[in-house]
Amino acid sequence: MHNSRLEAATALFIRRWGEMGASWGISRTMAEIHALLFLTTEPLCTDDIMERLQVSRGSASTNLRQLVNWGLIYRVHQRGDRKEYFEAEHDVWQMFEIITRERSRREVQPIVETIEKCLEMISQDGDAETTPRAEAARRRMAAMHDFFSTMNRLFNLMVKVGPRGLSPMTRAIEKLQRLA
Amino acid sequence: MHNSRLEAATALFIRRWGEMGASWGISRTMAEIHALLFLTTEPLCTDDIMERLQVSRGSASTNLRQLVNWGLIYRVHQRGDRKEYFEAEHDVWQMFEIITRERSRREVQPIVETIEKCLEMISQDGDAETTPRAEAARRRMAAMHDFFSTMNRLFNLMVKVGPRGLSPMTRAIEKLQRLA
DNA sequence: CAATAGTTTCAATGACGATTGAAAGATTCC
DNA sequence: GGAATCTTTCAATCGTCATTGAAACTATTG
Repeated sequence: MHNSRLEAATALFIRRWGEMGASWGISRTMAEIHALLFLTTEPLCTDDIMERLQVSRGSASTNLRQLVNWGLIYRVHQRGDRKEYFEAEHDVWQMFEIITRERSRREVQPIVETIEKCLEMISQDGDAETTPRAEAARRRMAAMHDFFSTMNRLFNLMVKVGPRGLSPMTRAIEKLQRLA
Repeated sequence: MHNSRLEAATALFIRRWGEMGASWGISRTMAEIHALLFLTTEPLCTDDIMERLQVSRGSASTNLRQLVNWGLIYRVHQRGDRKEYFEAEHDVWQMFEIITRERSRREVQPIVETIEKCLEMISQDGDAETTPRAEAARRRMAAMHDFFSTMNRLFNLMVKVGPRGLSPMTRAIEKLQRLA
């Protein structure tokens, strides 16, 4: 490997991807491993990753497992080799779907359920006089709930139309907007 | 205040909002303060927040400043009172716009710029023979770049149609999808 | 079945960001 | 101006979460 520009570009991308991950609540190393595998054509083994990213075996193992768990990378086996190799999901659209769906399931579902519970709790007071205070809180929680369900529907729609459809669709609506 | 169900619901919502924030890279306390102000009708002062959330004056001050910085809460003044009070942006849609725009500016713009830089770096090798390896990396980075710009356009569109428009629009497209 | 190769686990450690509280800095009031 | 009230700052501390590395575990090989 003597393609130094490619190496430099790869390193730069990996660093930034790691930083972005960190600020979105994903461990820097996990994001870096993901970036490395995303850019690399051939599958890599644990030792490759340890060397390229200078991390311990334990960390590599843990983070790889988590990435497999998310569905963002796959375990692959090389014929005639005992080692396990890893390969990333390379389709950006697929990645988006996976990440959004997982985060939704793990992190927004709980809050949606909580909101529902809260709404029940508040409206049980409704037998008595509803205080303005309670009514205001109820309305805001309801608005939040609506927001999440609209976003959820929109996401499902995006997944359905897919990347091929989304861009033209967006453009079409933009055009309609401009006319209106 | 004797509306115990409302209090319980509020506390529950705040706790969960804080947890969600934490897993999205926002400090738990900052998210909790935001939730408290979101649910409360009248503006609150620093001492109210310290008491309700059991945090120090320093922490309250810092987190409030950050929230003001994000544009998610406003400083308001009560006539005949020297204290500063805080009020949240109560419109959920507006909140979404603010959060998305800020996160985009702070956290996705840098990666987009990095991708552009990387693409340049790689294509400068293009004078020489482009290795398959470099070509694969280039293609993936380009796909990622496309993804971000599509998402950006979609976001602008959503903001333009607004909440009133989005839900019907989504439904309309869903219907078209079902027919196709 | 023992030896070898590879992977996972987990207690200890480390790094980093958040929080605290007291001191310094503003602002308003008389 | 200076006393009173409120806010911000920041060095020290605390808590949390990721990482380390060695030991335990699993799976292949001859």
